[in-house]
Amino acid sequence: MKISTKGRYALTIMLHLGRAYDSHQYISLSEISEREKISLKYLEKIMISLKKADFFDVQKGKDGGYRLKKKPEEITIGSIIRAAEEELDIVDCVKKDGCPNKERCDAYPLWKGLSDEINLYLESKNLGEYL
Amino acid sequence: MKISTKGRYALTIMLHLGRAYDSHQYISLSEISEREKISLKYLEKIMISLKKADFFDVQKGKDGGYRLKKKPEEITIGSIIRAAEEELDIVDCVKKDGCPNKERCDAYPLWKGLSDEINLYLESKNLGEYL
DNA sequence: TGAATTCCTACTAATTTGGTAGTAAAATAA
DNA sequence: TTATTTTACTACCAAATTAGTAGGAATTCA
Repeated sequence: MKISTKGRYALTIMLHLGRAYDSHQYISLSEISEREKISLKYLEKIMISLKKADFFDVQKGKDGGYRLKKKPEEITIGSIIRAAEEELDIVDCVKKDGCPNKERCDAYPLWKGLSDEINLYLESKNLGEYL
Repeated sequence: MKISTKGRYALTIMLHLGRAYDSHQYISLSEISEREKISLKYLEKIMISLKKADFFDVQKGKDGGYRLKKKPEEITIGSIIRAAEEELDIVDCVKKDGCPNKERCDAYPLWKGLSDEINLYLESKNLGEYL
């Protein structure tokens, strides 16, 4: 049971963009790559997932990069991890239609409870708290 | 971020043994295997991990199997998952000596908080609650 | 002695994770 | 227009982890 590097790096990226939010400047992935010693190519890949969540204004070319559309305080950690990990369910059973046997399964309430706990926690935190 | 089948099946095993607790009878893995349609060999493997936690009395041979040493109410879900998954830390950073940079890392409090939340939850639940 | 069971060791297939590589497309500035 | 910087897209690949499988040895009980 692990958050993958994908999820962790996604948060790292978001923290960088969060810190730059007030300046309205674009931050390029190469800048983050250098500062965090994470390969540019891998960051690009993670960005593909993050972009689906529509967090960014994007600017190509010189001095381009990414910029948050919303204030860091308005972006929940849950939305970031969910976008990066694609899936934020601790067991398949709790997914919609994840288990045909929910009603009779003794274990289901446990996994559902844990899943809810995690989601609630991550939803209760926002990016602004960690800058 | 997933609980593996190993962790889930471990709980399944423990639920069976928990239900049999009052009868003091031994339950064999082949019985659980049949009832749950999980391969006997895989259950045996999971059992290797679980046994490290010293949950069971063991009886080989006819009518043998496993039996809980303690009341289901005295066995936390956390102790089960921890034994099965070997590791119950959501990110490596929160492990002892998991990160040399803890103090300066903006993300650390988040992962630590989440990890604590999960552990607290699983430690607060016991096997008896799910029988 | 025979059947049922755990115990032990080793192997393997499938999936996920953690990347890398190359190139196209867009934006900007000279 | 051209060079540079950036994102966007597509494809591939290696390592690690997960999810098993296989075969037999040891133990226990009837």
